[in-house]
Amino acid sequence: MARTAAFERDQVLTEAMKLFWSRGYNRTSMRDLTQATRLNPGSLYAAFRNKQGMFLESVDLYTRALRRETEATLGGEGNAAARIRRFFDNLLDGSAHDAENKGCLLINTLIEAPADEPELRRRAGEALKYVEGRFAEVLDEGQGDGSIRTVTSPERQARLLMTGIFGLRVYARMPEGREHAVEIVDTLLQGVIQAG
Amino acid sequence: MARTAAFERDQVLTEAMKLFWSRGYNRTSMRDLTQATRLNPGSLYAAFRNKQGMFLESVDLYTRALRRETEATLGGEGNAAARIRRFFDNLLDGSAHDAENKGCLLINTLIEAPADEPELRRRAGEALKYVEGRFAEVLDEGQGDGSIRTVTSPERQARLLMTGIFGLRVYARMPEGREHAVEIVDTLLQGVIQAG
DNA sequence: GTTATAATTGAACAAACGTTCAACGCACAA
DNA sequence: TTGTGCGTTGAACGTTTGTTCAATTATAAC
Repeated sequence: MARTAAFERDQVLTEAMKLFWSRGYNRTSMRDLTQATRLNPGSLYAAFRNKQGMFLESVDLYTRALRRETEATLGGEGNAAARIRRFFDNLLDGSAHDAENKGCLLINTLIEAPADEPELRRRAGEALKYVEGRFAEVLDEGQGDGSIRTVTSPERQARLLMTGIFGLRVYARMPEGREHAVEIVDTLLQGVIQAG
Repeated sequence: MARTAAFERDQVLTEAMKLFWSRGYNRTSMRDLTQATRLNPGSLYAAFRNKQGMFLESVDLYTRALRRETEATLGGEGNAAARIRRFFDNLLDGSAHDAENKGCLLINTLIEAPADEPELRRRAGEALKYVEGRFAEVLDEGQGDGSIRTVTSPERQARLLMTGIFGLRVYARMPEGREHAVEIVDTLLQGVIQAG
C-alpha cells in the first residue's frame, strides 16, 4: 500500500533521550534533534507530532529502563536490606560513571518542567512513585525478616529513601559534591537498615 | 555631572529574581524582564551587562536573603537540636506558602544550569555550602550539649541534612509530594536529634 | 544658563526557535 | 507494470530570542 518507515523508532528515541537528558528540554532544539537522529523535521513531526511529543516518548523510554534496573536490583537474591543496598550501589555506580553529570532525567524534568505544563511533571512523578512503591514493598518484607529497622513504617522509610535519592542528585551538582555520594548513602542507609 | 539613575537597583533585581525563580533562567526572556521591571532593554543592559548578569545578581540577592534566614533560625535561642528544628520548621512553612511551588532558586539553578556554564553552578553551590557549614557548626555544638546524636560526625550529619533539604524540594514537585513534607522532615531529624 | 555626562528610549538587528508543506520517492497491492 | 498511499525531503514560515545603538532627555557641576 505504501512506503515503509526507514528508521527504528526506539533508535531515534534513544538519541533524542540522550540529548534531552544531557541538555534538558528547553536547551535542546529541534535542530539538535534533527542532527542527532539524522532525520528531517518533517519525519520527526510525522512520527512524534512535535517537540513535546518527542520528549514525552523519550521520558517513557527512560522510565522503562528505570523499571528494569529497579527490578534487577530490588528484585532477585538476598534479604531486603541487601537488595536495597544493591539498588543504591547501582545508583552510585551509575553516578560515578556519569561523566557529563547528567543526573536523572526524571528528576531534572521535575525541576525544569514549567508549572503550566503539568503533564511532564505528572509523568516523571508517576515513574518515580513506582520506585517508591517497590521500596515500600521491600522494606515491609525487611521489617518481617529482621533486616530493616521497625521504628518507622515502610512507607515513611520509602519516602525517606526517595528523598535521599533526590537529594543525592542535587548534591552531585555542587562543586565536589559527588565526592561525598558514597558516604551520604551510608549515612542514609544506617537509619533504615538494622544494625549488626 | 550627569543624569542620575531613575530606578532602585535592588527593586529591579527583586522583580527579576522573582521571575527567574518562578520560571527558571531559560524560560525567562528579556522581554519578560523589561515588562516586569518597567525598564527598557538599553537600561537593563547598561546596568547589568546582559541577561546572565541579571541572573547572577538575582542569585546574589536570593543568597543574601537565604543567609539572613539561616542566621535567624540556626542562630538565636535554644539548644542545637531546637535551632535545627526551627530551621526546618521555617523551611516547611515557606514551602507550604509557596503557591507556585517554585522551590529554591539555588537548587533549581543547580539542576537547570547547563554544564557549559559552570559559573552559575559554582555560585549556587557556594551559597548552599554556606548553609551546610552552619549546620555542621550547630551540630558540633549539639553533640557537645547532648541534644544531637553522636554516632556520626557533625560534617556527615550536615551533609545528610543538606541532602534531605534538596530531596524535599524535588519531592515537593511530585504529585501530592508536598503533603508528605512534614513527615519526611520528622523522619530525617529522628536520625540526627537525640531521642527523649 | 550653559555644558558635560550619563541615563533612557524604543526601534531595529541577526540569529535561533518550533513548525509547516508542497514536491518528491519508495514500497506495496493489484 | 502501474497506481495508490505514505514516508521523506529541505526550503521556508512567522515568532521569539538576546542584544545593540543612535537619538533623546535629564541632571549635576560650573
